Amino acid sequence: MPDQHSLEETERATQERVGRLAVDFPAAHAIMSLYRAANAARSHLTNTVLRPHDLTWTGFLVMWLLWLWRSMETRHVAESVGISKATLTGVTKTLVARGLIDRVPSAVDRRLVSLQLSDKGEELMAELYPEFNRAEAELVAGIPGADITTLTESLRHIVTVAEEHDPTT
Amino acid sequence: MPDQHSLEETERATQERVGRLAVDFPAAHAIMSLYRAANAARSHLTNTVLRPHDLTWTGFLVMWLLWLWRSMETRHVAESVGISKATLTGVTKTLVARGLIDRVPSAVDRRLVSLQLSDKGEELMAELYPEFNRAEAELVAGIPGADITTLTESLRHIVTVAEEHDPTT
DNA sequence: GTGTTACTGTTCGGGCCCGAACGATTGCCA
DNA sequence: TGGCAATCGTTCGGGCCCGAACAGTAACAC
Repeated sequence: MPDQHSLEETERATQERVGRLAVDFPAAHAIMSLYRAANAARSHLTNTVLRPHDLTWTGFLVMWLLWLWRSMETRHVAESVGISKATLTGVTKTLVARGLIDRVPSAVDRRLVSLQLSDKGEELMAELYPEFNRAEAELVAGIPGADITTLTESLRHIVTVAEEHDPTT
Repeated sequence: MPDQHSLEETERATQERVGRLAVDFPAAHAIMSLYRAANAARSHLTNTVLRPHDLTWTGFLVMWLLWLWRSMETRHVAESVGISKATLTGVTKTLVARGLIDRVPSAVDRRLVSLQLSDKGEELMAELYPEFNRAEAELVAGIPGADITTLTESLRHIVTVAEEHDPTT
């Protein structure tokens, strides 16, 4: 129940506010829906799958990457997850403290640090991922297969545009 | 630049990890793309449009709601923005301190508090929204119109499923 | 009237999140 | 070989974010 107001009411109110200015409503609805959907999906997956194991969304994403690729340098982890290196430092600290991952300093370049799952972390992911994927599937069940493909392509396009226009890149 | 690895490599690594178990790859890609796209869009809009005005994403969403509907009770604001009441308390405090919004206690029910924009807040939104909408439009430019509609519908569907399955609702 | 129950917004503790500044390390090149 | 720019991960300060616990208020049964 995100809104008390219908789309039509929102559009009318918006148009009233901006006066004669043109408003791109499809774009506005798409971006707002995007943000709401991501939040709802994250909350749902966190509450139903992750919280029972006392795992954070971001913590899970980090572990998922390490599970797939066995070992990754921290800067690549941060970029893949979509968080800053500063944030990853904190998340890493939490996961290391729980004994789920290990930090492995590079022997050849002393600036670099790699991360990898501990045995305990491996076990947790092997148990958790199938459950997580089932919950993901539930979220998109009901959407026609072709639309899921279109959805994913559109989302990737947005990522591309947002990141190439970003001055920090 | 999100990934060092291609989709195909990721699927192969995932399949190797889960063994003979079935994995819903389209669902996994959709959910991950959803989260990345939302983050990228939020970061982009924050950095290009909001930051110059020293506004937070969440703070902007709150002000946008109040701009449209003139006045809203806090619980409805929190629900519409998709944050908890606890979070809204902090965001409200920040915006009030900057003189952008006002708190208006209800006369009939002393538990309720409404929010509304100050004159300063009205001016800021009138200036900011057209700029914000332009940036939104840029993000979805390049996606065919029909696909934008499909995108928005799919996203709303995900919101519905996620929130109805949520025990907190 | 008076429990009792439900609902409001707030506070608290802890984790995530970022940009900016920083010390350490490396590579390049003059 | 020595200086210098680039890159690494960390730290710092401040804001967002949530669930749980809470005090205040309202509604309702009895």
